[in-house]
Amino acid sequence: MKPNYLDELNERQQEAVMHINGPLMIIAGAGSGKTKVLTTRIAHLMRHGVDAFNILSLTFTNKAAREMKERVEKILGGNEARNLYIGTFHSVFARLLRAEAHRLGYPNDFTIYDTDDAKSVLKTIINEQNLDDKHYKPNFVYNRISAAKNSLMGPEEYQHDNFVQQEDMRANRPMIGKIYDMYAKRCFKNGAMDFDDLLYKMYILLKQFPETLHKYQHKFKYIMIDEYQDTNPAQYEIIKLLGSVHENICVVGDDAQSIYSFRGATIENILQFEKDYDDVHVVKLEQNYRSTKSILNVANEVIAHNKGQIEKALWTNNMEGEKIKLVRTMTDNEEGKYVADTIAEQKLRNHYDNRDFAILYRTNAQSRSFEESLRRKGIPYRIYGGISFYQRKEIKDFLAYLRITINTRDEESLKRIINYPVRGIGKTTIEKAVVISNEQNITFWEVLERGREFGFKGGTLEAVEGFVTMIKSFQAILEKHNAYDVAVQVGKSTNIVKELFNDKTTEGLARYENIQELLNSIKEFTETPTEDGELLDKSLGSYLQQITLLTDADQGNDENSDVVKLMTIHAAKGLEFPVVFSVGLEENLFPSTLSINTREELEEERRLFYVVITRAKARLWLTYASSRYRFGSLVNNEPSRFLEEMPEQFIDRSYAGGNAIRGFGGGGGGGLWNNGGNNMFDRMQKKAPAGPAAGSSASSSSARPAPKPAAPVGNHVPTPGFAPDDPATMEAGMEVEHQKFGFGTILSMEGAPNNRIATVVFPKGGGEKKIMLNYARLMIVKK
DNA sequence: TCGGAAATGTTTTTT
DNA sequence: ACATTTCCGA
Repeated sequence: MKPNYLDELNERQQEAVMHINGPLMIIAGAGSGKTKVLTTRIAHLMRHGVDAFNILSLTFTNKAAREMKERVEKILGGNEARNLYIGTFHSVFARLLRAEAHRLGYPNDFTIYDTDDAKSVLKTIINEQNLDDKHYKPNFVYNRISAAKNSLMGPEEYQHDNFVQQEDMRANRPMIGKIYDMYAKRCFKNGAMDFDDLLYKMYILLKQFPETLHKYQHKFKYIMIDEYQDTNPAQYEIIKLLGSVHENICVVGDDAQSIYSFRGATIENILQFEKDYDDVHVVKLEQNYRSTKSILNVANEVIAHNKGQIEKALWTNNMEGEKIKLVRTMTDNEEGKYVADTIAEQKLRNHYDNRDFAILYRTNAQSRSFEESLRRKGIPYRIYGGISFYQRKEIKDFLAYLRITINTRDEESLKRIINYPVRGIGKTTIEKAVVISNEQNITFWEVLERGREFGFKGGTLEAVEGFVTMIKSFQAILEKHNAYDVAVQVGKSTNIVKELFNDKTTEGLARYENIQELLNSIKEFTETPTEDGELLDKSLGSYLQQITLLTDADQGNDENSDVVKLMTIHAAKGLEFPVVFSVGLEENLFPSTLSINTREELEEERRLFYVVITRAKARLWLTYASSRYRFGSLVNNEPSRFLEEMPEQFIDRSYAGGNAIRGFGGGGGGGLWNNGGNNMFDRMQKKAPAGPAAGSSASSSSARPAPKPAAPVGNHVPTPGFAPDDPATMEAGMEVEHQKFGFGTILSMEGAPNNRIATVVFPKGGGEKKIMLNYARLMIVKK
């Protein structure tokens, strides 16, 4: 008898699920039920006697891991699922390293440096070496080092690799190898690993300690890897090591969705898999359950423009559905407004909830115009990605205290907080301590500890000793208290909480709230039973271990809240939405200017386009703007070349003013200023722009003389903190403020609920005016 | 040694 | 446009 969980699967899917032993490769097209197959397969393994403790399942995002865990639990019932090892590469390896780091000479409570920490260390080193940080940009150097680690190349090898050295010589940056070496040593001294180290050191560990390798080879008898097309060489080698005994490796991937080569991922891994093992069983999932025929046809046609793919034909039984809507607007702001308006309209017309919509873009910077327009229309939304909560300054400062409490070697954190809040340990003192630390080859912390010995005097000595005593007092309670208790103590002793509380500025208030939110999240951590099997550890060390690996998308697990979602296409991989707006489809933006120089780069951009199309279940809008602000000046862009690659019969251009493609950009361009006029005017008043910052577009026009504002407007200066209120809340009789017309009183209201019109009298702003509340910004002054 | 003004850089994409 | 860094005067 077949277990009933198989009933919901098609034949191919069943085939994949029921393959238990030996290497398995699943080529899973977009929307083909990949996650379902993976989760069912885990359940199936367990039904066939595989112990949960022996299963390792790796994903790329925390979200994917969480979802997988939940779905397995649902199928299995009970709580066996909590013994599974399911997580991202980084989080699983961090956990393993936490148990084994001492073998590599790291403290087991090593600190994890995020990208900002790492760049900051690099910058310090570059300056110490008297190198020009304009030439040796920390960002550039970081990427270089990251690429090296992802291909398992250590500092020694880097400096002796001919090819790499030639590359650096050609780029006129011969010192990168040296910087890499110093960086690695500094991180080691600090007891810290960066993101790439979590992979690289894991590999080193397995390679250098055969008994450790052996241990994990026998622990993880069954290994599954999601998004295999996005693995890099380091991940690939680790998997190969771990899986080499039992060879029960199941990889799932789709070469058409490989979008992380910038992070060292290589499609080769998926092609290589069949060669690495004998008797690889290959299953192709080609039926798409997600999208309409229209959407899928467009996607298939687009991806066909790439050459060299694993052969597969994605098809669907779903209905044909609506055509894909192609929309052009004049500016990025209009694009934002169009999308917000359309969401409002679709909610009414097709009874969608907010949660059914996603706005997906190429770069995080594009979110602004959508935020604004959604806010103006009173549509709740949430932005995923961008500046993470944990990257905010006040959060990093607070976390630095926690980190230094756990790991005093962490110089990066120490420098952050040694004089925050101000305690009279200035630059001079810090520099002196750095010098001593280098001379004596001891840690920065140790210099502080032995301050008297090293000749600190008077107020400085007092301050240093006070600081050391305080940190030690935190360490003293570590043993007996959980992460939250320690954090509260830190907040109190450092005075940070009180100080922020007393700061009554808007930013101060926000910072105070953020700290409170951080404390809440720590509390939540200590109170939620961890499902990570053996790790029921609520200590501060345990908390810090996971925190750095969380991204903004993992904050607030309000998966069910009814909001429109905004995120980059990268972040949307693996997700699906009833209605998708793929925005900013313009040359130089998507595809990005930086990715059109080689065929490989362009093809990756095209795969990205494929990914965004296939996120949509029912309806898909593609939008682009003729001109948008970039670096503060307006630039014109042509429609994305990808738009020309779509089959005409599934496209509806009627929204785009008829001839959407190639219909603008050349000629006079006078009309483009209608929207940007005032802004531009302001700029010119201050100072003429230095020059055409973005020389990309032929019709880039920053040199144009400032046009006069189209119509005279009131010279009202909005009150500080002006923020428009929701039109729905406005009533006759209220006093309101308009950004240009000043203060006024609402005389009457009219119009449909979603398109209300107010008649307002502005004593100083030209008398009585009719204001369409969806388009104007009014703030309620008095009800 | 500090705070505020001016100059300068930043934009792919993420764990 | 915005954030961060640098510069400058007190």
